[in-house]
Amino acid sequence: MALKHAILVSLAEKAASGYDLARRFDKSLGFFWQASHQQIYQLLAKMENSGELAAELQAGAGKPGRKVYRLTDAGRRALHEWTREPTPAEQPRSEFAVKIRGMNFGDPTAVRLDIERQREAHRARLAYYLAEAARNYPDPEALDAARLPPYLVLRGGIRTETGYIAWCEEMLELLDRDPAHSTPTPQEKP
Amino acid sequence: MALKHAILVSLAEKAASGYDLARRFDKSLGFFWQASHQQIYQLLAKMENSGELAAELQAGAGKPGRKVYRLTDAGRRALHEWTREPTPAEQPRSEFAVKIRGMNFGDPTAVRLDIERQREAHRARLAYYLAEAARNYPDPEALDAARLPPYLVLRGGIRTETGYIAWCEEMLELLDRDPAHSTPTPQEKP
DNA sequence: AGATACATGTAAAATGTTACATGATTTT
DNA sequence: AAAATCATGTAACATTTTACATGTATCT
Repeated sequence: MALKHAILVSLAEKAASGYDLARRFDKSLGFFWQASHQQIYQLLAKMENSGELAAELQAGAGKPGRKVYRLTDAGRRALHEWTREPTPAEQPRSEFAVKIRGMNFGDPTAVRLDIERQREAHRARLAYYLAEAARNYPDPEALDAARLPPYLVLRGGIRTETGYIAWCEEMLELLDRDPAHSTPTPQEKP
Repeated sequence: MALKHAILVSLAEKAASGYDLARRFDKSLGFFWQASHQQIYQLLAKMENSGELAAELQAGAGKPGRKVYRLTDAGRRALHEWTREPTPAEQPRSEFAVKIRGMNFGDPTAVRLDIERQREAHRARLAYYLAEAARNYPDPEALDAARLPPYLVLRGGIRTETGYIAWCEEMLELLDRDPAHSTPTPQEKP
């Protein structure tokens, strides 16, 4: 149940409502873990029940009521214990790689286009990460201890995207070199 | 249901029993998609039922019976159609990154050790990939069309692991530079 | 004789996704 | 007045993981 730990980390940074958390999972937190609001609301209720979280109802004048969650001592303890455990190796799960592997059993031209599409998507994400880095961490050498961890994670994202783009480019080049894959428009008349 | 497509690709390469497939998901296929034998047997039964696969019982003399599956025309069609669809962006899911992000709310020294452990695990995997590449693709320039796709996927694995290791090394270096994170053994006596 | 590899499955529990549901507030 | 955003949830379904279950063959 790794989502639980992502929520613990996020609430340790700052107390939040389910809605707030769902927003965070769309942005920074979502760079390395995703969750829908349905998942979040259910797990928050469960974690409140088990005593790791405490909720405070904010019935703002007229406004729809917010339930703001924060860590309890038990929650902080659970988070601390989790950081002491070795992280299990995450298994790769790349539908894209499966498709590359199977390209010759389908439509190689379409897969080639998919590689280009994928490259563009990752270029866009890389651009976003780089902008975040420039905006939030203009001087990485001078980061204090509290702001170092999120910077390290962002660096991981930048490396991942850079590597992915380079992989796509290598694949396109090798496919172009191969005569069987580099003829998207067959010659009808010589 | 991407596991279905991984099975279609694997059976397109060569007919196999559920047990064989489970072995393949431990090796080459497993580099980018994982599945347990329980998942595989259930899905194979479902896919046979839907007409994408056909099974042949091999009751080898005395030996335990094997059920060898192969693609039907419908299965080949499904595989072909899938390669024509754009691959949806895969959402990142890194428990390790969540832990890095939360390291200051727990035991930073333990997380530092976890980074080193992670680096070693990825070094081992990289070494394995490089050995596979040297063994199976000694001359990448001279690959025929049929053997190019698996090579491209292996290249992706090599890139991923190389990037991961470099990320771990960067993190260790930055943590060492930060006085708040580089004191694993506190001085009791000055 | 015991361990490991071969071979196939069922069942329950946990997780995750998709669809449905509701209502207030703010912006256009 | 309609659309978008804020805000919280339930229900059904699909997928994944974990545990249980069984039996043969081969190797040491």
